[in-house]
Amino acid sequence: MSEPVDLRDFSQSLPMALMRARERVMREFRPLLGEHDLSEQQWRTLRALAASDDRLEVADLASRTFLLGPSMSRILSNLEGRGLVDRAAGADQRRALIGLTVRGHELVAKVAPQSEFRYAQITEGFGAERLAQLYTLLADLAELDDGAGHDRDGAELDAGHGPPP
Amino acid sequence: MSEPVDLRDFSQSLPMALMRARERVMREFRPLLGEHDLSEQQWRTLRALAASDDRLEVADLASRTFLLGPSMSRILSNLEGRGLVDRAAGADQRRALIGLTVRGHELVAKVAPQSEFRYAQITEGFGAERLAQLYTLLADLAELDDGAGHDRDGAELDAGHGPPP
DNA sequence: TATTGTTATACTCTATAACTATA
DNA sequence: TATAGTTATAGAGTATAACAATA
Repeated sequence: MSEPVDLRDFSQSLPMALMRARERVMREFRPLLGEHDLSEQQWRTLRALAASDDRLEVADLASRTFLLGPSMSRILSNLEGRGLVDRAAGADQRRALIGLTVRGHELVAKVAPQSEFRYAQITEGFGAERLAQLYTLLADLAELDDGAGHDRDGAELDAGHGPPP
Repeated sequence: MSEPVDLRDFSQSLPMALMRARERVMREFRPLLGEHDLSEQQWRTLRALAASDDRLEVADLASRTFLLGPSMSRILSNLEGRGLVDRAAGADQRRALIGLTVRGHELVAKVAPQSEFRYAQITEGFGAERLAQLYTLLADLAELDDGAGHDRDGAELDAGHGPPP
């Protein structure tokens, strides 16, 4: 039916391999997040806030979580509506300073250990050394130099959906 | 502002590391696919068909590309509308047998070498040995045994979006 | 006039369920 | 009655542009 085409097999597709590995990992965490009605992006936002000593501006938060402004806006208004984050005004009235509320801290404190437990299970099943090795390779790959300058500088990373315009 | 929470730093978030690596790789391929108005999913479908000697049923194609039935349905009607794939009827009239058209073959033959070129650039920048090592680790991680049975057996892998119901 | 953030819009994709048609 | 595939629907995300408020 089809002429032989010189293209690596699916198993040797790097994006696919990365996608499958990520899905395997997320399968470990998704039920936990689902229990608390948190999307991955919402959880990333809460984590970034929990990891910071200070309140963070929206743009700063967006770049730390690899989300775009509009997505972050919606996520924050959702989290704010649920009483998990709040806003404080700084000297510059345009800048909103986002922080976790007490409830937000409590939620992170509740989810984090369970998340660590799942993570430990993965580490146990996979091997700590090999996991460390994987981290190194992934970080190096992510920071591979571009030949040219990137088009999608501040773009979000979750998608992998449509092609660029 | 926030009490110290015992949660690994973002740099040690495995899903995030996988996501960033995937995005780096896709940044290499997306412009190429974009030139031909192909989404990643459409390209995966064309690749799967090109890699197969025979026509494939829709369900088979969906499982090979890690897409769900409804997504595959829409992708196929799009690709069919563009004259890249066609359908043949088998003995069982319910089963549609999908194959590449001549145009579909031509498109794959045109895109594939460019795709290989991008891939070669990544290999060069990253190192062939380390890439092979990465493949091994990713495959092992993807096939890590579940403690329990999976919930999301035939689920799509692209998303990483919302939590399950 | 430039910058921060929000809102509006369009599009794509995931996911489940309902439906059609064959078997 | 069961199976293959499509269509319907709901929901969330990405991405860009337009907008408001502040500087």
